[in-house]
Amino acid sequence: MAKTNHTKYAILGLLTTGCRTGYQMKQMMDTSLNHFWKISYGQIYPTLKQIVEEGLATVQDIPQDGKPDIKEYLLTEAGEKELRQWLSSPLENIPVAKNEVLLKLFFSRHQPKETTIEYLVHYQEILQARLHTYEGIEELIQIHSIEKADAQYWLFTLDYGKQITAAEIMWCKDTINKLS
Amino acid sequence: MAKTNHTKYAILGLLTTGCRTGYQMKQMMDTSLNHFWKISYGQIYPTLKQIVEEGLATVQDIPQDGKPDIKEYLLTEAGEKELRQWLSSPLENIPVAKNEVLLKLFFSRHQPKETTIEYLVHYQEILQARLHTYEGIEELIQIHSIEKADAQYWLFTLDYGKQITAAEIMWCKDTINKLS
DNA sequence: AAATTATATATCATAAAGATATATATCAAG
DNA sequence: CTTGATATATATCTTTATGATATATAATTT
Repeated sequence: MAKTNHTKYAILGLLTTGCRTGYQMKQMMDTSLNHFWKISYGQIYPTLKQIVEEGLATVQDIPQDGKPDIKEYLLTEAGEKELRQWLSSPLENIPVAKNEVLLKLFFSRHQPKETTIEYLVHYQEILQARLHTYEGIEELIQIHSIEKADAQYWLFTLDYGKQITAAEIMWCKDTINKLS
Repeated sequence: MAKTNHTKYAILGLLTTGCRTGYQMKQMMDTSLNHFWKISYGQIYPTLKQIVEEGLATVQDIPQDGKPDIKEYLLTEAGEKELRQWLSSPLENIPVAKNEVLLKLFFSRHQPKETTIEYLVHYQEILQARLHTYEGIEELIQIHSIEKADAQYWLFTLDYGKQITAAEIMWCKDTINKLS
């Protein structure tokens, strides 16, 4: 995985949403962006350091009683500019989304049909649960950020999640039928 | 990315489809599985070595005139068993599919609506092209492997690609409309 | 009172992506 | 007919990402 480095831009973006610590960014990612992105601490902390070095954000150490200092990050002018530049940069590659279910299905002639049907049913359940989660996030956004200019765009991404997941569920049903 | 190692199973699977060299596997992946998986030489060759060490495949060196030897791999009984075991193992995680378009959209209040619309239009074009590619692959499968037991499953995965891509295109249209 | 969860930063090992190196044969274009 | 591009084939390198774990304490739950 050479070259990409979307992490940097993800973090610059998160800095515009009120997140000020690495921990908050991870939380935000896992609650509100988890339908299309993820990030690990192993990326967050080194990238934050790098971002400060590049002058795209500033840090302030806030000592805590006993606990490790909170490092509060704030986006600079340069950081905002960098974010905007990335936003308007053209989409290059669009890599395929790897899908373990399809990888297994591709080789499924090597197992009984029943087993294949079973795991498609299981997959469908997972997707259904995911759909519910998305509805939960939707409420969260609508409650917490009615005033935010972000809300419209956040809801667009959720819409994507909902529509695509619904399509996946339909495909599951189709395929189970064809196998039965 | 600790833990997963789907690469090993992808390769075991490819060995059941007539692929005998690393090069052929890469080709197969890039033509017939590229709508849901990808693999690099940096994964293929070390994994092939490992698979042989584990007794899941055998190698035979076929000397070429001047060119590097062809290493022909064949699945063993143990390899087939390992593949079947993986096929029937439960789906655990199902990681999110990371989507750069959505990441940008999430932060798009920081740019003019026109720019956002532009890249959604561009994305839609990419998806449309992808849909055509899938139809091409479909033909390829139908021509080359009418007799193969694999064909049915391969077409299921393509169906997935087609249905999900169609849903994505619809979402693009929707979202462009909402922004206009 | 004990156990778990939340807050907070940081690093490590493993896996994957993408690029590049090496070498030659074949095919197409000028 | 020769130059350039593409196809065949293996292999390795660096960068990036993932998931796990380490550390330390407060707050909350059992």
